[in-house]
Parts: sequence; C-alpha cells; structure tokens
Amino acid sequence: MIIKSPINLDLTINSGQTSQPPWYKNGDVYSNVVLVGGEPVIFNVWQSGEYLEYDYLGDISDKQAGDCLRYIFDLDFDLTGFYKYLNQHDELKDMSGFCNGLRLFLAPDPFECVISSICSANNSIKRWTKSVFDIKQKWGDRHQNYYMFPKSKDLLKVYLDDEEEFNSSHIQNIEECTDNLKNCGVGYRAPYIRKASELFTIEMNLSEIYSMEYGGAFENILNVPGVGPKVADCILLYGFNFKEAFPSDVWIKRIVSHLYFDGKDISVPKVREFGMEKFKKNAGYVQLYMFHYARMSGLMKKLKK
DNA sequence: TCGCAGGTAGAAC
DNA sequence: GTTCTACCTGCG
Repeated sequence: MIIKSPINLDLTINSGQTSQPPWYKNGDVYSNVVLVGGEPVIFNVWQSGEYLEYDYLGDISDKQAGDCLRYIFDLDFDLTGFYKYLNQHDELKDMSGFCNGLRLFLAPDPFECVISSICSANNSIKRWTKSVFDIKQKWGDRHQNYYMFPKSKDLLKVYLDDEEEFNSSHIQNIEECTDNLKNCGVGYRAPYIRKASELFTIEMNLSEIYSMEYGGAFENILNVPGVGPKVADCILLYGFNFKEAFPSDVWIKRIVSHLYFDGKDISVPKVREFGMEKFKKNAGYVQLYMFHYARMSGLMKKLKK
C-alpha cells in the first residue's frame, strides 16, 4: 500500500526528533511494532519514489493502519504550502532545498516520547537513542524481533542503579548487575525517569494533553521531573503534534541569532518567544528545518567557532 | 588523560 | 526575576 504524500523517509526517521529512536532498519525497510487501538501491529515502511509504501501485520483494518502511519509521519501536513512560506522569507528560503521531504516523526506512544525527551536533555542523539533502545529491550514487550516501550507502571519498578539492584536482589556479585536504569547509559536522569513513571502511573493522565490548549499543556508538562522548557516543547511538538511549539536550545539560539540578530547573543527563553511569535503555526516545522539546514549546510560548524 | 558538550534542578544572588 | 553550578557519559 502507498500513501501519496511526498516524504523523505530516511531524513524523517533519522533526524533525531525526540519522539522515539529511529525504527529498526532491514535493508531499505524500516520496521517497528506500534499499538493501534490496543492491538500490537508490526509495520514495514519504505521509500517508493517520493512516497511512503508500507505493509503491516496485525488485527486491524486497512484504514486504521493507514491512519496510524499518516499520523506518525505527519503525512497530512501540507509540505508544499510550507515550502511556499519558507520561500517568502529571505532568512528561510535556503532551507527547503537542504531538507526536502523532512516531516515530523510523531510518537505513537506519548510516554515513550516523554522519557526519550528527558533522556535527550544535555545529551547527544547517539547516546539518548541507545538508552531508549536499551530500555525497550530490557523491559518492553517483545513482538517478533521488535520491542514496545514499557508502560509507566512497569518502568516504575525498575532499579535505578547497580547498587539498588544488588541490595534488593539475590545477585551475589555487584559486577553482574545489569537490570537497572543507569545501565542504559541514562546517567543522572535515572531518578527523573522513575519519578516521571510514578507521576504518570499515579496522578497524571498523559492522554489529556492531546485535548489541551498549547499554553496549558506546556504548564502541565513542565511539572514532570527532568522536564524544562526545551524538553517540554520537544514533547509537545514531537509527541503531541503541537505545531506552534518552538523548542529552543543552544543550537537554535545560535542559528536564530545568526539569521535574525546579526550574531548578537540572545537568551534561550527570548529565542523561544521570538520563534513562537514570528512563525506562529509554522514554528515547529521552522525549528525542525532550521536545525537540519544548519547541520547539512555547514552553518553549524561555522557557528560553533 | 582530561577537557568539553549539552538542559535541568536547586541554590544563591 | 536572573545567574551560577553540579549532574553523567561519550567523544576527541
């Protein structure tokens, strides 16, 4: 089956969006297991011309399968219209050429997105994606060779580190402890992950975020341990499809300051305000394109100096 | 070997 | 309200 809406799958899946780590790659095919209406479904997707082609294995209808992929790869977003918008602005007009077909890679599991995003803070893409893979493999349900992300009530029970595991289990030698969060390379974020799991198990229902206004959703998600403004905006954009979010970190700050303020140093909170005010409903996509444009055009190396 | 990079929490101003 | 520092790990 094919969805006739242009996309660059490689770029989209590997662009480091904190919704989830890249899907499993076998040759030209990307695969993953996704819960659709409570039913585990294995999707295979691949690039076919400029479109996404797919098949799936699971007890759902063709329409459900198609709708699920349209959501995850944001295939209903009008990219052509967005490119028109970019081209109307001098500062942005180079970007579409460098990132053609890049779309949001939205999280099918908002809890996975929250934990991924917490792991991504003060971290490299390589390290946080490995951490999320490890968490899935250790504590997630397995379907064929693919792993779901664990539910919050299950992640809640996981040991924080070697010491806690050693003291609470029958393992004789602390060297043999591997069944804990720090073993996934999450570092000091381990307690945040546990506290967040507690929060979503006991008092906060993540699915309510979908129906909130952006401002209210931002305030709510800021209360999660390990979540500050940058991570909150990543969660809202990549996990809940709030396209008015403008996640601002040091890189976006450098790029915005270069493009709009003649290189003058602007604080990250000001960059966030600037981006949201200036780009409105396009803020999220502009942020996504800015980052990859800077990466691919060599601008990033230039700005680092 | 060690310095550096990267957001958040919590404390200090 | 804004600014400072510690936090963990992989990389160069």
